This record gives sequence, C-alpha cells and structure tokens, in this order.
Amino acid sequence: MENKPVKASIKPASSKPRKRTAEARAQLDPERWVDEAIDVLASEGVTGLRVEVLAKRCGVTKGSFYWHFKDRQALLDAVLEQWKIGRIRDIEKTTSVAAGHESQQLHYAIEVYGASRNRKGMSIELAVRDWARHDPQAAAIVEEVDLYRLECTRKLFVASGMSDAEAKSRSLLLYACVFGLSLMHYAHFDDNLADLKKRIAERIIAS
Amino acid sequence: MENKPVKASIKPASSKPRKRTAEARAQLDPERWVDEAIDVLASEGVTGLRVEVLAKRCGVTKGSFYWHFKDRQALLDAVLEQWKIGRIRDIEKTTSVAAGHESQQLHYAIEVYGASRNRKGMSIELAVRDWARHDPQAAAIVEEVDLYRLECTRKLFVASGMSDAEAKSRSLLLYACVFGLSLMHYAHFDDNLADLKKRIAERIIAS
DNA sequence: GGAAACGCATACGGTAGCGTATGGAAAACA
DNA sequence: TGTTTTCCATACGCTACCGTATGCGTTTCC
Repeated sequence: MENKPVKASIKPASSKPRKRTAEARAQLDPERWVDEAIDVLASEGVTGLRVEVLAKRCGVTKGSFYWHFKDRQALLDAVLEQWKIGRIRDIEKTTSVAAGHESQQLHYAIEVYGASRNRKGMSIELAVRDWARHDPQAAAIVEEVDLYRLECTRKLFVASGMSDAEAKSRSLLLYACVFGLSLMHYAHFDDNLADLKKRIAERIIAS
Repeated sequence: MENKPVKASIKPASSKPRKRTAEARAQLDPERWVDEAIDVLASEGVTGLRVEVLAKRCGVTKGSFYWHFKDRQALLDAVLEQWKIGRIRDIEKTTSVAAGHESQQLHYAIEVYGASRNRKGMSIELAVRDWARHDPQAAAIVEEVDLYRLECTRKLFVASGMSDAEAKSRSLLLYACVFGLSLMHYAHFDDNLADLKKRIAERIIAS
C-alpha cells in the first residue's frame, strides 16, 4: 500500500558519473536537497522548512534526509552557505563593468532586483533577512553579503566620480531602497509606476 | 451555553474599577491578549504566535484564550486590526505640521523610524510585512497602511514645493529606504554611520 | 561470488501545538 | 439566597513535526 520504490525523483545520476565513488555521490545529492530547500525557503520562510515536507518534495522519506544530513540545523547551515556563495558570485557579475559605464551598470543593478522575473530571488532574499532577525548565524551571513554588496557598488559610485563618503551613502541608499521597495505594497499608489521608479533610480545614482 | 463572540474595542481601561461590570471585563481582556500578541509577534514573528505560548505569557491557560477568541485566526485578525489603527494614528501624528516646516518634519519622520528606541516598533513592522508575504489578509492591511503613509508624506513634499510626480517618487523612496535600512546589516560598513544617514536623508528630502 | 557500504523505507517514541469538552469557582443578578 | 453568567483550568483527541532505530534492496569492492 505504501509507495514502494519511489521512482524518478532521482534525476540524472545514472548517466553521467560512470564511476561513482562514495564521495562523488555523497557530495552530489546534498546539493539537490539544498536547492529544494531554498525553494521552500522562498515560498514558506525558514519556519516552513521542515524535514518531512522537504523529503516529500524530493520524492523520498526523511530516512533519506537523515542519511545526508545530521539534522535539520545541518541543512539550514548548508542553505546559508549556498546562498552566500550564490549571492557573492551574482554580485560580482552584476557589478563588474568596463570603465566609463559605471552609472549605467548601477541602473542595471537596481532594475535587476526590481524585475518581476526575479521575484523568486527577492523572496529568498527577504526570507533570509527575516531568518536573520531571529538567528545570529543567519545574521552573520547576511552581514557578510551586505558588506560585500555595499563595497562593490561603492566602488562603482567612486569610479563615476563621487567622494568616498558620498559613494558610501549612495551605495547604502541603493540597496536599502531596493529591499525596501520589495517590502512595500505600493502598486496602487500611482498609475505610472515606471516613471516613479525611474525618478527614484535617478535620485539614487545621479550626481 | 454559547459564548458570544468578542468584539475588540478601544477603551483606555480605567485604572482599577472596583466595580467591574460584565461588559467592562469582557471588553478589556481581549485588548490585553492582543497587546501581548503584538509583543510576541515582534520578537518571534507570526509563526511564533502560538495560543499556548501566549496564554502562558498572560499567566493563564488556553482555556481562557478560547473563551475570548474563536480560534487563533481571530486573534491574528485582531492583531492586524489593532496594528493598522495604531499605525494610522501614528502616521497622522508624525506627518502633521505647521506650514513652512515640511522638510523639517520629513527629516523627523526618517529619524524616528531609524531611532534605536523604536526598535520594537520596527520589529513589529518587519514581522507584519513578512506575514504579509504569505497571507493576503495581512497584505491588504499593509497595503492600506502603506498607501496612507505614502500619501501623507507626498503632501509634505508637495507642500515643500515639489511637483506631484516628484513628490510621489520621494515619498516612496523615503519609506523604501527606511524599511530597507532596517533590513540590512551595515553597522560595520563605515565608522561614521551618522554622517552616512545624514547624507541619505538629505538625498531623499532635498530639492 | 560474497562482503561491505550505500541509499532509502518503515516504524517508533517524543514534543508541541490546535481546538473541544467539561467542570468549577466567583461574581453578578434577581 | 438561589440562579445565572463570567472566566478560567483541566483533560482529551488529533496532527505535524523531529530524531532514532532498524531493515532491506542495490551498488561497489575484493
């Protein structure tokens, strides 16, 4: 009556690593768990990230989970670590630019966060930040990421001709605004939101 | 014996009425529950708002809770309602000003949110907004409050001489920044945070 | 072709939380 | 004074979790 061998939620694994050592497999699957966990995190928040729920999403039971992870906390640690790595990689990609196009790149940085196609990314961002309000470990990761972000955009502002102090304030303003906007419900505040956003971006970036 | 539904009412609760009528008592206590609930909400988030935990904080058992409230959701509804009322009252207080002092009042509005003495208020704010990410009812309340806030500061910007479109963008920028800053961990980004904040406020408000 | 390790299922004990049922003390009322 | 209403305690059933123990088919290694 119970589902016997759960079939295909185990995805590739069969074709690629022809020679799978124990380590190769043990390192591959936890990543799968973490990816799925980040998905749940985005939609349910950290408190909705339960072992048995996650297992069901992966098509297995928690017996599998506790083989890959010591406990729930170990998963949370891995989620934080993977989030940090992904963010830093993304920040580097978003803020690297040829000299002379700094302010254009800053505009892009604002847009890319506000874009609707990036809703999931922002959901993760907000979930992690809410998590950080109750968990010092998450707070430490968020601080790392924030400082890295702030530093990268600060450089862009400096490169576009601002003083260091002004660049720092603009950098902070930029991210505060990006995250703050994603917290607010202003869709009915104006019928030309695009113009509003454009004015805001200009105010943040323009000299 | 059907217990009648409890209606939340705002009553200053005369200090110690030696003669407490039935109605006075039935209307006083739900308020107490809601106040305590908002405290828990601030520190634990909406998912940490449990009936039995709350009862313990009130020094009673949940038997009492279920006499005053139909279920947990009824409490959550009351919390949202009380939060909305409190916010709107606060916004009116913060944004009412004699003509000619508008930009000064805007500076005050920014400061009052960032003030450390207001940490609890901001915790509630963030908890409600996180709540709104998963609950349409909470989202509706947040939208009401947001639109009211945005409108009040918009008027201030207009009164200080801006165009309507510019005033709207500044209003949105102001609150986005206020909430965004409270989400970020930037304490170690600079050793003169006061100057940073001052520059940011100036950028938001100055013509 | 075993033997060991792997990867997962199943079963179990335990806690926390929701909501209901019911009893009971004290106040209010008549 | 007797009755009703108010307010809360206690006990119960139920579900959702966490983490452990154990069994079992399958792969990997010798």
